[in-house]
Amino acid sequence: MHGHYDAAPQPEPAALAPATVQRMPQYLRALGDLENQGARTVSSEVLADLIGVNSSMVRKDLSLLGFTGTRGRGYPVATLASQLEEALGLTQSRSIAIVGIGHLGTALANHPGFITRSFSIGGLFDVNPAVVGTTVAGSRVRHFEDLESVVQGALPDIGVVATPPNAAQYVIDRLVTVGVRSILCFASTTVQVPPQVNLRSVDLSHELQILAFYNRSFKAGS
Amino acid sequence: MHGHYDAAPQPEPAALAPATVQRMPQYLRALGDLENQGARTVSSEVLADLIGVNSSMVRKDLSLLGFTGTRGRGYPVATLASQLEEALGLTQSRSIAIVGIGHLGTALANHPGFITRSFSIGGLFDVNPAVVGTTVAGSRVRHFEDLESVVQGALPDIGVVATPPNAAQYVIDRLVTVGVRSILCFASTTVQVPPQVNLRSVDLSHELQILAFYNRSFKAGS
DNA sequence: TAGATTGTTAATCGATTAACAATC
DNA sequence: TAGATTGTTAATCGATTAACAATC
Repeated sequence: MHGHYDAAPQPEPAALAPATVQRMPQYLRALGDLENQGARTVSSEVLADLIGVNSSMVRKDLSLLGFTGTRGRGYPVATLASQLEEALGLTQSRSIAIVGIGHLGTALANHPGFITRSFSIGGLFDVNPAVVGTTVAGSRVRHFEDLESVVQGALPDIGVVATPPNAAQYVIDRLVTVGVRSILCFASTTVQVPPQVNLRSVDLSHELQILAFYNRSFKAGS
Repeated sequence: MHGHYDAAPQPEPAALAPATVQRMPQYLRALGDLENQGARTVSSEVLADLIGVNSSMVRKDLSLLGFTGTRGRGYPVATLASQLEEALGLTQSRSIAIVGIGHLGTALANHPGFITRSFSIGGLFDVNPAVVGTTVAGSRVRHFEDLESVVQGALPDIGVVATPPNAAQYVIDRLVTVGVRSILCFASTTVQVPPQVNLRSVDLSHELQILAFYNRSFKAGS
């Protein structure tokens, strides 16, 4: 079982805590805002206030990522932003296939954050004959049943699902079958993926419901 | 300080943990799916699998909410769904003002989850002359500078911000000034609100960035 | 009854915060 | 130097899970 040429056990860099990963895009966005305002350095306290956390957490996160500041002075804004982009993997370019070019799919295809140095459109798909063949955000919408031939040789890195709920699981299964390993699903339904696939599910109405919850007392008149 | 007629110290029902509140819309959505499939009862284990958590957590959440099942049998799907709606405050009706009727604002105004028994459009606003005056999702788009007169006497319960980043803080300040107490912001920028205001911020590109992070190794070729 | 599944407690795990010596 | 702020440790807090008696 154990041959001579087995790779040496990798000293795996300890995986980042999920909570830290979730904050990385927030740090990056805040640093962009600071750069626009002309800030050269920022303290953990200011950065913490911007994203609504404790300054200890900022220092801990950045330290865990291997980023350093200067005592008495803070962190260098531009450097830190580059390091975060690198750590997030945004220096690599990813292609995105969007399935379901209704209002939401169209909004996503035109969304500034969806078309950046890091992300580009690698395919738009729908099944509605009125939509297939039209051009959205500079790309022609293809029929989803042509998925295989369209993505052949240029597998999208990320599949975005913006279909009605009842189509979502089918679409996801097809995407997984052609080899997509990361999926972002906006459909309001429960979906399943095999363990090797990364799924993130966003339900826009959930945020509304959570706000409604924290609001109950006002309306209740208490 | 302590008069005879002071209200008796309220035996405040222990506040729900934020983590539990976040899961409530997920339970509700899964129960809807189960109802559509004709299920009458569901075990904590099945419900847990649907939303990707441990069955202990489901039982604990539901127990904390005061909802009960039947040993050996599970929880009643329809009853549980109604109880969750009640607990979330979805039996009250909320009006929503959407500011920024671009692609995203239009998508939100037409989003099924944004127009339900619980939520209705209480105003659409933009500043673009090409958009102001048009009808979107059945409502006429008004100029944001007319906010005060438009919402007079019918204060929206929730303000949704779908403007470009550089307008977001201004829009939020205006919404807060007219009295809006809950805000859902989709603009990709850091924003601040006074403590009495409930703010939730959603950046669609953050989810993409997090997927990119967990994907690094694939592209890196490792 | 036997099997399934709840409701709850105690144990564990992970995330956050306070505190402060180090040092720019 | 004096003041500011990092980097890190230990303490705390909150969330999750395992386990199991209760009971349908």
